[in-house]
Amino acid sequence: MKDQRAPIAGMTSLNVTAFPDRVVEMIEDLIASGQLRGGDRLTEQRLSDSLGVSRTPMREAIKILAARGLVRVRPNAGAVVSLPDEREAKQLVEAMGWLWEKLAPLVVQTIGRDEEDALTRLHERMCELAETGDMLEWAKLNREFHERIIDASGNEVACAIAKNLQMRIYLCFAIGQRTSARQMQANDEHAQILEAIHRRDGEGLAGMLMCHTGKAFETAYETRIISKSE
Amino acid sequence: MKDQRAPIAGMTSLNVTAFPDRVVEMIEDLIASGQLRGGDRLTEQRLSDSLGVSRTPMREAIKILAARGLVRVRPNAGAVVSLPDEREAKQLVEAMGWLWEKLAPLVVQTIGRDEEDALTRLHERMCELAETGDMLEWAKLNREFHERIIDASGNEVACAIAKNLQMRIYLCFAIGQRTSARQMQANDEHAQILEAIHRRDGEGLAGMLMCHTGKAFETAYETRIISKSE
DNA sequence: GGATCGCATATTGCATACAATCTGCGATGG
DNA sequence: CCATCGCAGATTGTATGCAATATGCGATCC
Repeated sequence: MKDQRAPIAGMTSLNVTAFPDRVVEMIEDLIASGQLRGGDRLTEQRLSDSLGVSRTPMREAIKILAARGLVRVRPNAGAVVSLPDEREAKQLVEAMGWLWEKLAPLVVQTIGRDEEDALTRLHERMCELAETGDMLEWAKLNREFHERIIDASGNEVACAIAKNLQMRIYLCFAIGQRTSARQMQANDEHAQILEAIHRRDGEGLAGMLMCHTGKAFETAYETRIISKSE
Repeated sequence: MKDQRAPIAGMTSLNVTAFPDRVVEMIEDLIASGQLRGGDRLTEQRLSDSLGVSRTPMREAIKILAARGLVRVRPNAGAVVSLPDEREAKQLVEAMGWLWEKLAPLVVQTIGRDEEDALTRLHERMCELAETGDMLEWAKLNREFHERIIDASGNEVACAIAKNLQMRIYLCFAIGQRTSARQMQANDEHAQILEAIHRRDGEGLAGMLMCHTGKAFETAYETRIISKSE
């Protein structure tokens, strides 16, 4: 038994994920939780120092993030977290709406009892967190909540697109979510979303989700987080 | 006048595009024209040698292509051009259909006379090429034809998604397009597409475009190009 | 004879080195 | 005083080197 290679077929990618992928995930988490905001500079040296790796895998991670529209690379001038302007924000929301219109009916049609329970548990946990004020953990679960709903649709290609749009939409208002008031309002909206799923009301679900996004934007605008700068 | 920096604002990115981006474009062209097929291996050394650059920018290009779903990177085992299986192909077509349904009405609504003329000229040129048998040039213009229609919708975010889906759909049947017979059939379908645009018939356009994709698949299946292998 | 093992080769993943480019700030000249 | 120039530091873009891992093929064992 001295063969060090994993003999089980499915384990091949238990390679503990390469550095670039881990960096991508980390930065996405930072974006989703609002710790990294649109416009923030991503310096290769700084990132690689803080993660203890060299610039090479870091650059690859940045290219991946750029391909996903989450960072913007200016030739010879470094990368910054994308800051969608008003035009792009509208396009993101419009496209997301088109997708929800198609995905929501699939979600209510194919979601299983287990998934629904998992969502409910997530929701309950988020309600607690809104009370205790753990903004970061709430944001993390918020992302998971929405991604789980997306995943329930079953079309993985469309899921990947939807999750990407969702991330880019976060960039437009993530910081606006970081108040207890907004989190509690969002929790209420989540309750309605869960209800629509429970009623197997696809159209209603799509509507609720878009309304949810709209409310997040309103909050962001009210708190004067969003500017039109580019 | 010895200042070597370009003094004109708009020229800053006339940086003649960095290597990774150029490699990405090149490989996308090869895929769209069927010169690179799903499953083909992309060896870093081979690519960098043939382009006269080092492996570093090549690796970044491959990461970008992987992020776009056009290549698949296996840990420590290199990259291959994606070969969507039947399930993924169906999801790609389904998602593309959803998008066309929304984009087509925008296209017929906002397309200008110039764009329409450009499409007609492209179509005429493609008809000539189908006769002379220049498969590669035809494939290149074919991609441009479809991307121009997509672009006419005006929602750049959705356009980027649609173009990506289109590319990945090419992977499913590109090789099937490389016969004179299929090209002439495709040209006929393009004529109907142009007609729908001319009539400002959004629904009809969406239908024609999806039918067009379906026909391409049928041809690919008939010529036994597509297998269910992964 | 067929399957497995083991090594030589090829390839990937990451680190480092160097060149090219940008940025900020002080010096210079009108 | 303001604009421009020029240099020093910082940052990006590419090349190269080395360790880790996969791959292919012949030898070995049952």
